Amino acid sequence: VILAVAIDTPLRRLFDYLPPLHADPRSLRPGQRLWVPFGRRRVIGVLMQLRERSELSPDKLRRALAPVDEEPALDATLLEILDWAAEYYHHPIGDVVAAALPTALRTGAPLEAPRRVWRLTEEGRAAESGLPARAARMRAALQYLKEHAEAAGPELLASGATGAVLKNLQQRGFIEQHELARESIPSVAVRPGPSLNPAQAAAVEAVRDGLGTFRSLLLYGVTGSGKTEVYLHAIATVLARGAQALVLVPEIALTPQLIARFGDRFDAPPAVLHSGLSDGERLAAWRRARSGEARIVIGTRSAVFVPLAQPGLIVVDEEHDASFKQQEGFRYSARDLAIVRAQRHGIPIVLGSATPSLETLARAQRQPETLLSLPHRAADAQPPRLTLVDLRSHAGAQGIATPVLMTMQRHLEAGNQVLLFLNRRGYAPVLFCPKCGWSAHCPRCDAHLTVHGRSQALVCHHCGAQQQAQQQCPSCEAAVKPVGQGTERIEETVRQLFPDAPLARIDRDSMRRKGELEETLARVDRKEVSILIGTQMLTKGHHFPNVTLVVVLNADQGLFSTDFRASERLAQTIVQVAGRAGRAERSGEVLIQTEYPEHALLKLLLDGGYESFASGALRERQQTSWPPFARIALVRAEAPKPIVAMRFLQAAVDAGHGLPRKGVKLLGPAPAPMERRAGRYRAQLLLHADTHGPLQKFLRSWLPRVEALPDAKRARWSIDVDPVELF
DNA sequence: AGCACGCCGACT
DNA sequence: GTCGGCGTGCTC
Repeated sequence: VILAVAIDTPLRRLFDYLPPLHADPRSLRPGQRLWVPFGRRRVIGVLMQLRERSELSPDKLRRALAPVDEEPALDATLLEILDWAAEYYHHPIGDVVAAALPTALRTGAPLEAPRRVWRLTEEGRAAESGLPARAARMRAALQYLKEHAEAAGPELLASGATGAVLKNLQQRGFIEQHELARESIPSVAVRPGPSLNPAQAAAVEAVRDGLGTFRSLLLYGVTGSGKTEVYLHAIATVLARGAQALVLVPEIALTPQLIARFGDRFDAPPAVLHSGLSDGERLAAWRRARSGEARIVIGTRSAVFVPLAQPGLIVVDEEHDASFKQQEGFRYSARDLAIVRAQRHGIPIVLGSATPSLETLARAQRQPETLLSLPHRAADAQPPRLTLVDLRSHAGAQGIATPVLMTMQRHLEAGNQVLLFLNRRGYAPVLFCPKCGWSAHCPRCDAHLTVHGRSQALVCHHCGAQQQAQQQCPSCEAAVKPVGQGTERIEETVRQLFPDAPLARIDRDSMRRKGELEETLARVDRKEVSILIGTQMLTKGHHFPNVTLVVVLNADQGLFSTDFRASERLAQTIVQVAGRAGRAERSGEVLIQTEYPEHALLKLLLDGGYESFASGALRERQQTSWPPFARIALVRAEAPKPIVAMRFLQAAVDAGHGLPRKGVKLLGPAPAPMERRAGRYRAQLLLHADTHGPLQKFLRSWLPRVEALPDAKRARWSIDVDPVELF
């Protein structure tokens, strides 16, 4: 029997091995971790298939060393999904499987949580003085236990202790061993929540009806309509049936508030998975999900791969959010894979959003029975009024039109809060010489440098390069000046115009420190702030009940972009930021500054809301044959020399001649919209087809040829199926 | 991706 | 005379 093993390497195939000498081959099962020799290394692979024979000549086969565990780490359904994902995204299977395993498990940590752990005793806690002067290892072991509370033997050994050290410490009475009780699956007590309105109740009912079978439901609820309450009620039913719920949320939305909300309702802590965890924390959460001990698993993108003992329901909150798409390496969409996963498990999935992606909306329109609408805000709150402010016909101060300033004044005098949204951090996007026209460019990118800190520093937002800002033009020595507005400059202007209004700025620069965001949001909630200025960061996860005025300072980035998704993103941002305003008794007002008040999509959004915008945008996509009315894939390439990436992609186009390509068009190659980035020259090739079948078929026969091109090794390249950013 | 082998410059 | 630069080749 031959073992086909997935190995963490960029090679697009499985590797065949002979079974380990000291294991019964019949006991081996797909999903199991295996130690295998690979080149001169020994690595952990995952057994994917047991085969009768190998296509490789027997003298090339090596023998697997040993299984790591007795049990498969990944269950059969998960393996199928990983297989499917590797095929669909045309990504090396080893890398895909690696995405489903916590780092610790890829380097040999035990699959199951340890049953016996070491802990400090009372004496151990105060042991420093009672140790020999040179007992560094003992000191380190005690320190480790102080920091981690408890640790299994192998963990302590890995951190530098030895068996003798542990024995010695035990004899001195400083540490002791504890048997952990077998994890029992707790039954979860559910505290009652607020009563549901009819739309919420109907949505919950629809989810409940579908439990136990696959159904993809769109929960389309305006901001403030109580989507989370629907999730909580549906999850309560899932838990009562003894199943688990997996909740996927965007990166920034995974806030302590959300976790607290689940904690308040359910008497069992959810397992939480996000990028900020240490390897140990991640492993612990993963194990709790796999064992079934965690009844609710909340996580960002990569949590879509976490094993579940008894899957019952998947929720994808804010399903339109771009952070569900991985933008490098294995470029999967967690939202799309979540749907595939629900299908394979035979369970329902709820996609929730106030501004659904056009893909999801189109699918729901084809199957109206899967659309669950929450059309009203809770407690009869009025939806905010949206008004355009024409920047061409109003004077203003530094990017804020006079009527906007007056409206701000009015809201502040009434004791309410005002939110200014600008999707551009820094002081000004350009440093410009008014005399000769020079402007500051990044030496390694085709981009302007952004002025930061009044005008102290120039920062490239694309490669991170920083330099001191010039005071004088390097070519004509005239005084240079910052042009345009970023959040820092808006802050400065607003401080001058409203000196008495306490103000907070929320963007990546001002919220560097851990916990700073939470502190600031709490200050806003306590009404210690009356003007809030911020970027994207403000539009996710948090609500501001005392904000009655939202100003979108610049709606125009995105109206005329080359990216066909730009207007969709703009509409989503506007609706999401507008949704922060006005709750319950206060109705909100939203002002949108633009130089293009006649723009068709803006008008649709203003007149008929997101729904009208979406039907207009969908019509446009249909006419121009873009997704969801077509399928696309993007091959990106970059290299230090400008010709290499283009030459590689041209060779790739040539390699496609003569292949079956029913309806598949290759558009390009073309230089990327920003050709040079971080000193590398980038180019791209767009593949377009009406449906995904022919596109997938073409990619399958074409990519092996592309891989074999000589230039494939000289350029760094990748394939992105269903790309969301077109550059 | 690792990790090795393999030929040409500045140094113990 | 060696250490080490990264080109290119391979991994069941």
